[in-house]
Amino acid sequence: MLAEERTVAIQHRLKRDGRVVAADLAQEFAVSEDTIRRDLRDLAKAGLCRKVYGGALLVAGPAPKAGPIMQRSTLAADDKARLAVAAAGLIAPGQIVFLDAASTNLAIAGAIPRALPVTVVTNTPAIAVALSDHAHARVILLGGVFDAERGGCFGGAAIAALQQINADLFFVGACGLHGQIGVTAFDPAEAELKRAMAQQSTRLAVAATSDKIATIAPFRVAPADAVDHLVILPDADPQTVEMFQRLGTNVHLAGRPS
Amino acid sequence: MLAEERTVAIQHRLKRDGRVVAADLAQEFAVSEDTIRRDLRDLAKAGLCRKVYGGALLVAGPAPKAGPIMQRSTLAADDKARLAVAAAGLIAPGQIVFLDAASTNLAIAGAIPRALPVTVVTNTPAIAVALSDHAHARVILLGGVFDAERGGCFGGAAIAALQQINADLFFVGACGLHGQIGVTAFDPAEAELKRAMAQQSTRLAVAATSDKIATIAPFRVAPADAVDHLVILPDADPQTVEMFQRLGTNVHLAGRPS
DNA sequence: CCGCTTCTTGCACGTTAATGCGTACTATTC
DNA sequence: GAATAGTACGCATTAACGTGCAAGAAGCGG
Repeated sequence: MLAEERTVAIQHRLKRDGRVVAADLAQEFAVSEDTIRRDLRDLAKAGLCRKVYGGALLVAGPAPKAGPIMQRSTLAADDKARLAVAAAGLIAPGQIVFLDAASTNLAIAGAIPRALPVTVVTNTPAIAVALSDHAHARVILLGGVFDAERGGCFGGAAIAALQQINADLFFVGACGLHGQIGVTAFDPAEAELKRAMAQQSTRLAVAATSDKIATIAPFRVAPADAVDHLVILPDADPQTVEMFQRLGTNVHLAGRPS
Repeated sequence: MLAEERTVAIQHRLKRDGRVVAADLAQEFAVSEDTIRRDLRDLAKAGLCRKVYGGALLVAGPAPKAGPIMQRSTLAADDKARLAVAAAGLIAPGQIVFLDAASTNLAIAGAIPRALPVTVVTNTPAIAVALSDHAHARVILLGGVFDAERGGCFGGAAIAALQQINADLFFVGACGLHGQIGVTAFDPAEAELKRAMAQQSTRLAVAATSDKIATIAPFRVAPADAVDHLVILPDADPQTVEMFQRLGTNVHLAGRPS
């Protein structure tokens, strides 16, 4: 692994979780803690994080003053943006990602790092527009009759088109998320498309704002144990979170910069 | 293996993985690491990657300069808006309208009266987004691989989908418009889609800003006598306009409001 | 066909970056 | 105020780097 690559990964991690632990990083990247500390020290010197005893935290304040151009700062302004940055951190280079119609998914698209090569398959024109200026993002748009209410295309054509694609990761825009019932949606057509996407994807991720958690919508999309990754905010219902953890879901807490 | 061939392969790999390791490349292409380093150095000098210790990383996109469509559409905002209003006036209630990818067409979509019931078929996600809040506009989106440069989808899937539809009116986004040559486009894929749309539409309309008039782009879309309606600004080249009038085209002059 | 140039490649060299370890220091905890 | 965990510093080692140079291949003119 390249050194620079590692520091990028650490920044990614920082944005995703809001904090990093030196010892964990050392084990994960198979380097000594010294090296990690050096990385963190450099990042802190560049104003990209705040070094603390045992690790580092996401810098809270305004944009780092040093950066002249400072690429679009994905500094998480509000909850949804933080969630989106954390969720985007799950995407590995070169992966194929499904993003269905949801405001959270639009935020995730906006949080994809500009240097990350990725193929995004979506039924949401707004996501395609949001990714127009990502030089390394390829976008495949699922067409059909556009549902202005939900902001996406849900026809049979969209489903038929996506069934030709095998994705690595599907961020399902959840209308409801419950520890026993699983992922649910408000609309039958929406639910059908989500189910099709889930079937064509290796992994399933849910990035849920706290108001969605522990709620149930009428139409089932996927059972709780099908959720591979769950990205949540600190104030998410702990009981639901625990339930998912017991099912083997990887839970990611979108960090709050203090 | 030729040198240039190798550098192309390296770029390919960069784009795919977001990073390359010099040692791996050296082994894969059976050359010394020195040679790989030289390649990477040249690529970096050309701005195609970022050289780091041990390899190279994909460079982040150059600038967040908003989508190309947006950029173009802000140029002559007033003129374009007047043109769009006049063009939108050609749409009768209940009609089915093709709008392909063009900044003028985006403006036309925005100029469609909210009370007008219409079905818009487009390959441009930005148009779908613009029409989201039109309660009486039904939008059918043509999907496929999204071309960020042009802001639309141009694949065979888009053409196949639109060929199932018979429209009343097609606003062709013209890259060039000439009294003898007719409508032309800059891109072959773009031209092919435009031709397919023209074939599926009863009438063909061109709303052209004055800089497009009396110019020719490389790829032919439709002959001049196929244009049923021409919407222009007052300062359009009078010779070209007259030529179209002689061919039976209805010429509409976008009124100057003030 | 022969010399010439140009380009690419690999190798040898000294230089620099990155890492891990030992040691001494400092923060945190109880 | 120890005990513990984390940190800073210096140093040695390794890997990667840049440069200069020479060998070989391809192109060119005579």
